[in-house]
Amino acid sequence: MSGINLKKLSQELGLSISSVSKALRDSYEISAETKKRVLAMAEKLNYQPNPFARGLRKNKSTTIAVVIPEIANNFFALAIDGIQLVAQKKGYHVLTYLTHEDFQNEESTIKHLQGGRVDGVLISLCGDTASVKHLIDLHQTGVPIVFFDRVPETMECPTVTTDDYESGFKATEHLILAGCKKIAYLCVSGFLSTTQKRMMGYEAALEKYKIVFDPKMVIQCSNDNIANVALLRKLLARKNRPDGIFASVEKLAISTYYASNEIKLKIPQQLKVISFSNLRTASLLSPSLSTITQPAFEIGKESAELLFRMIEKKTFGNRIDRVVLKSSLIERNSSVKK
Amino acid sequence: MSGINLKKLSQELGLSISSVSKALRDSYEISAETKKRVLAMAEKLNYQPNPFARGLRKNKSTTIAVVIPEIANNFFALAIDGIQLVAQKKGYHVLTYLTHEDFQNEESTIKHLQGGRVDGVLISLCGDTASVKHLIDLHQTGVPIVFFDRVPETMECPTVTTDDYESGFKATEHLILAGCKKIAYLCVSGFLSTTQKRMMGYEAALEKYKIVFDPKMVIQCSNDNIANVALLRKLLARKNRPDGIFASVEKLAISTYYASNEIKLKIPQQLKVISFSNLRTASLLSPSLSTITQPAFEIGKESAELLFRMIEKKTFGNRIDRVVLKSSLIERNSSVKK
DNA sequence: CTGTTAGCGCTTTCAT
DNA sequence: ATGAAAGCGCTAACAG
Repeated sequence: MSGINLKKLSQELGLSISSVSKALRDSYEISAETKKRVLAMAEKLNYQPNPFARGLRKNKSTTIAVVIPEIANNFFALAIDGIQLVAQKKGYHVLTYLTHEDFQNEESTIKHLQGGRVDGVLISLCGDTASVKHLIDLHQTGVPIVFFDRVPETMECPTVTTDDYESGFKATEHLILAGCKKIAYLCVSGFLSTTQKRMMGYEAALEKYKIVFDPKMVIQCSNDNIANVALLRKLLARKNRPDGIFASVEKLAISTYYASNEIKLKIPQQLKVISFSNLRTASLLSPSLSTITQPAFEIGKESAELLFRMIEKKTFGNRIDRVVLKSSLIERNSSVKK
Repeated sequence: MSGINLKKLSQELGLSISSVSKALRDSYEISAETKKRVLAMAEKLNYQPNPFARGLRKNKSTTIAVVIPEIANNFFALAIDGIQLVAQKKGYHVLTYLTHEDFQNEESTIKHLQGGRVDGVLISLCGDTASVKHLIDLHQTGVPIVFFDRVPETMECPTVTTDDYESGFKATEHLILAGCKKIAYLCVSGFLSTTQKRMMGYEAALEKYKIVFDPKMVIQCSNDNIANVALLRKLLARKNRPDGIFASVEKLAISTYYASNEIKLKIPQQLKVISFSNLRTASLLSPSLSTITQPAFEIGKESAELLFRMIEKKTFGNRIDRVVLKSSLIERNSSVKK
């Protein structure tokens, strides 16, 4: 591409290709004098090594892949930010793939990674990932994998998550202490590890405060926002409607906001809401929304650091690291607090 | 890496390497029978071609780079979404790089792209990019470049932008019609094409309504949010304070919101605000904020399509395409509207 | 229709 | 301290 390669460089310098290569890699076999000349010429001609040739030869890509369900979502955007920071420091390149919560996409993406395109993979599973066979296959070809946030239950791989159980508990308790008696739990996918753990925390909090768990208060939503709003409108319009909402993802809180608006239900007077959210602009959200905020940037950073440790030590996830970070509850409105 | 390559495949099948290669690429030279056998075996052994070998041989990476200032920002996240959509459809991989509004970063990133790692580059310049020499160098090595949103003035390359002048005009007019007499324009970097064009629209609107342009009402902010809030607090506390704010980027509207809050200035009663914003959750923003929303997803899509057209036709941006999309003004509060 | 061969640009022994 | 040569896995010209 660039047209300027080792061959041209060496011709220009009157040296052999291998000497130039060694000089550029600061080999002890090359005299200081020659090194200086080579470096100067490389700089002058703006030489950049061909990454494909190097990758082929060294069987190394200096590239990692990040596979996430979506990007127009502050959590994942911040996580990528953390990942990029670490990758850049290590001199690695980052390939980004979006699955759009579609298992087929996830599967084919992972398959394409099999040829040695990347030295490691960071992934957060999509909502309907039922099997992890594709990931096991990839892993067996020797590619280290770190899961973050949405992790599989059935694979012995390093993971970086937050305290989903605890924060589910705290969120629910927060609503109970604010006076709620009937708290609905909104989730998108029953498969997700996060969904499940948050729900366990929800159930535990109900139990602690002697509130009977009602399966009808667990609302399984979809990725279709319009359908979700309709579903929630029905939920909130019924006689025995909830007085508290715990949204396990941000967009469900937003759909709740829309649905309440449509049927003139006042937040927080008639309905209290708490939600997972990583909007930097959370303070501009309807002030009645309290939020659970995950350390998204740190999750990205930790995951990437873990992955690079595996890449460098060539341990392909045999060692099971499980990093768990803490979320924080941010109260937006004192009237919600007891 | 994967361990399974053409050599192994061909041994398994009792064929030559090149026949297997041709069969996999559906060459007319290979019998249907053989093709079927090869395909079956490739499937069975989970063969994936080595991208580095192929890239080296064909001098093609099937990869593009996206270089953006930041990602935890809905505009760029949505743009990436659009880019990924197109890239995925074309079977391309996407390398993402963040400059964090730092010119040094941008420069070294572009330099690293010189070795043939990518077949094309999509870039939105960082705030302090004064020179585009690094981009001209890259371009001259034959890598097509498309600029989106933040584009250089001095380079003959395809660009995809929005109607910054018009939307700057409309935003300002919106405030004027809402009764504002002293409108401040908030921007981050004077170098940016977007900043400049929006400001030209701002000035034109003032002129149309016979409001004298006051240079002191152009507030140059930084990337430091805390410093910005302090700066705005001072602006809003002074006697001759503005009664309208036009924020050329979302985060400055947020800083305005904080600053007003601190000095108990009521929005929109005492201060009307309009801002560029691409938050999906904009309706949850303080309802007094009207916004100008760019078609971020479409910008990404258009840019990528333009780039792929160049890659496929091997025109390296000699042809000058300038796509301009339309932003939309979304009024959040009728009290702001006249 | 199938096989042989050269070579993409680089690193890495092994000679000199 | 420098150079010659092999080879990473693949494709494409050329032979058969």
